[in-house]
Amino acid sequence: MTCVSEYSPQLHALGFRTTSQRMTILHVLRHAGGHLSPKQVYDLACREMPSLTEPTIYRTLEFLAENGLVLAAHVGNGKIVYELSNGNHHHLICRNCGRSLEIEHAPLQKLYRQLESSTGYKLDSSHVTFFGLCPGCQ
Amino acid sequence: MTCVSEYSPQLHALGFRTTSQRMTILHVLRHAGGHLSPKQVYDLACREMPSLTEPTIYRTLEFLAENGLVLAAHVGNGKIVYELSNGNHHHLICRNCGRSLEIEHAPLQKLYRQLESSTGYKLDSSHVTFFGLCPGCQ
DNA sequence: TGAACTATTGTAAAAACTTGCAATAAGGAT
DNA sequence: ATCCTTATTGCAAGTTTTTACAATAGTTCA
Repeated sequence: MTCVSEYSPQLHALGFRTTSQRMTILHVLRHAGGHLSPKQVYDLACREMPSLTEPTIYRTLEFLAENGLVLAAHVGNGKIVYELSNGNHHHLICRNCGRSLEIEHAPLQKLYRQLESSTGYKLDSSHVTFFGLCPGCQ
Repeated sequence: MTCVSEYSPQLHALGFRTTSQRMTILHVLRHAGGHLSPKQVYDLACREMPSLTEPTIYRTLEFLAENGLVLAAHVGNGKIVYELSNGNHHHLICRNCGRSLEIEHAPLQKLYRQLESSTGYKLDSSHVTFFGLCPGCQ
């Protein structure tokens, strides 16, 4: 399945346009697998499409995150990283060594229902980051 | 209780020095009550101490957060805000209007224990941010 | 297919944040 | 009180991120 054939219909269904910039950025994220910082996305995407500019990278990543095509995760000091949103998972990050672990959404489900009923908010099950110390750093 | 008499011993106990820059920044955060962005801290702190510089603000906020005197919270798009760390609470933020709600730590306690035993990590109970839609924006 | 509409991108400049290094000043010892 | 050590700050320059607006290029419709 190519990036275009997969993502173009999703964008179209939401009323947005398919552009080569968006396809390139999605392709880079898919190819990379894990998290990438905006800078990393920029560097990799420029290889495939040298005309890409920084504002486009930032705007597109934010746009894709808002529309659920990618996941924006907070990792450490106010830094934000992006990855393809394949399934719901969360992160647990060691604040000493920075090593991160993925957490399934399932164990959070009960808490989510509880918070939703007590606050009236409808929670995004998209992403939460927990910080702590990994076994090696304790 | 003044800022100096409260925070100076805390810093000293951790082996750090009491400086007027740190006291000014803590004073600003205490006086403000809620979250402040680094820029807001800078603007307010400069009124009390015009010689303060931006690098000092950023470094000091990060330093204070690392040492538990202030809390660094992620609010929205990769932005980080700081507040005095009075008690453990978490945030629930509406991704549409940005309105935030504080959540007690208690309801998360069970989840924390569960995650700690399944991952081996020792979790900071300091801060987690949930995103969702508030009742008004749904 | 071509024209029209407007979402999206590029440009240029500003604002926010970071880094390395030299100067300063807090805290301990004399 | 003064000196010494070194943590902390300021400075200057760099990098990252944002903004406003004009130019471009998807998409729809005739």
